Amino acid sequence: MRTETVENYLKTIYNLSADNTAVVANQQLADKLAINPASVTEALRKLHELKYVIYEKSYGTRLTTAGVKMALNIVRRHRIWETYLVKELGFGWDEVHVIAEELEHVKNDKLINKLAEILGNPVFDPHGDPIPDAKGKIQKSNFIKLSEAKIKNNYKVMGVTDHSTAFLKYLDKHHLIIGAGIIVKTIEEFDNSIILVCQKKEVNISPKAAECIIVQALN
Amino acid sequence: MRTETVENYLKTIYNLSADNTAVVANQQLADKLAINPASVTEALRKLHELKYVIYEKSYGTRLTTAGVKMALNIVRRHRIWETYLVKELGFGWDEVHVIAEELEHVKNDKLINKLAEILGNPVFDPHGDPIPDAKGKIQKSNFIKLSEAKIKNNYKVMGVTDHSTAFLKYLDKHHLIIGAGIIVKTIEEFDNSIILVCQKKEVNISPKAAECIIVQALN
DNA sequence: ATTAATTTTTAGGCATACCAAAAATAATAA
DNA sequence: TTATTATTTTTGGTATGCCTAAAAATTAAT
Ligand SMILES: [Mn+2]
Ligand SMILES: [Mn+2]
Ligand SMILES: [Mn+2]
Ligand SMILES: [Mn+2]
Repeated sequence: MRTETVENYLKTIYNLSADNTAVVANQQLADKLAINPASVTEALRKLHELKYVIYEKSYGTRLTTAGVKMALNIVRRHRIWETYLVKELGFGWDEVHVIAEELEHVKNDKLINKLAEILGNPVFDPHGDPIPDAKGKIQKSNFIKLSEAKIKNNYKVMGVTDHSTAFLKYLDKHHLIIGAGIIVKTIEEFDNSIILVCQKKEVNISPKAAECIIVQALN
Repeated sequence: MRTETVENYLKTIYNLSADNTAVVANQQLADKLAINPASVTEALRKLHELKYVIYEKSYGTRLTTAGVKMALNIVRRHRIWETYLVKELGFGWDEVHVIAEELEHVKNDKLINKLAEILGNPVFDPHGDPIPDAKGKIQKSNFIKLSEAKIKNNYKVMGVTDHSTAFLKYLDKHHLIIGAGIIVKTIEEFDNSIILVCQKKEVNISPKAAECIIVQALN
């Protein structure tokens, strides 16, 4: 298998498995990678032979230790590049994901570690995702999705789970950037949309968007 | 054809054709790309269909206008990355070529132009090769190969045509870095090796090495 | 002009990474 | 529990980009 193909599969399995806690379905992979389910089945069989995953027919897939190691490496490269593009090269958080999708495949540890060093070994990327260190160790957190937030509580925006330009530009427009403080005002009974206050302005967030915003409770 | 394949062929054709002044033979491409001649024939036929080259059977290949444009673009990316790696990230001139071979395929004009801007839009890369500007314009020069140098004349090292780590480390050892002043002392009749003075020390250069060092005559 | 050496092309194959359609399984709803 | 729906796997194909071996063409040497 081409290493780029292997890397894309392992990274995606890792991301879909919530840090390897859940089993991943073929369908999820097919959707995320925009690939035919039949092709996914084939690929998983090969990855199983290569000992990167444990793939059980009609049940699901999880990463082996070797698979996790490789996945964390790719995730590190992706997130370091995203951070470098934003912090050192002046790109917006809404435009770096696609570029990092290419840069992440450039395999040179010295390069990535050099970038990390220049950045001061950051622990979170521009979307609030944790960056594994050179050994693969990752920061744990107790963040929740905005969709799980409670009325009248205070929160701080810590990240996003959708990296599309459209979504990030939408957040920018409402000042919902990382670090922003928010208060949940009401949750509409009708459609579960959330009305919150950010920078003294009221914003109406759809349930779909609320699923993609990561926040931390402020005591 | 995969864009990475197209890019590697066009870049190599460009480099072998001495800025598109000469026709390139299949054999040369096969050697440079470490690919079987039969595969080169196939690839050239496809590149001809795609209108990137004019390929005449059993005669040779040259780039079309579209081919030159694309080649210059890749060459620019390669050389900008090499320069960035040396100047901004502290890599040695002997280790950047392999990394740039990967980075050159990341296609994002804004990124390359940003790097170029940070570097002050450099005109030569760490090996003395000219960097095309964003429009593809390239600096002309009157440099010659050290193998063509005349006895007792003064020269300045301006570049190298071999980017291998082994060769560049060998040059470093003898202080034959870019910008170094040299005097050609004698040329051995027996084997055409060149004895020159650099930093007050005598160095014996083999004819093969002299072919790979680019110099400028000092009046 | 022949012969020899080299280069290029053809022909036949192989592995990778996809796809579409049909068959088999599993999950959900009635 | 059966029927319906959704997911997964199988089967049969396609396009790419390589390869080896042998034939053909070109170039160089005698
Ligand atoms: Mn990303
Ligand atoms: Mn990210
Ligand atoms: Mn180079
Ligand atoms: Mn160079």
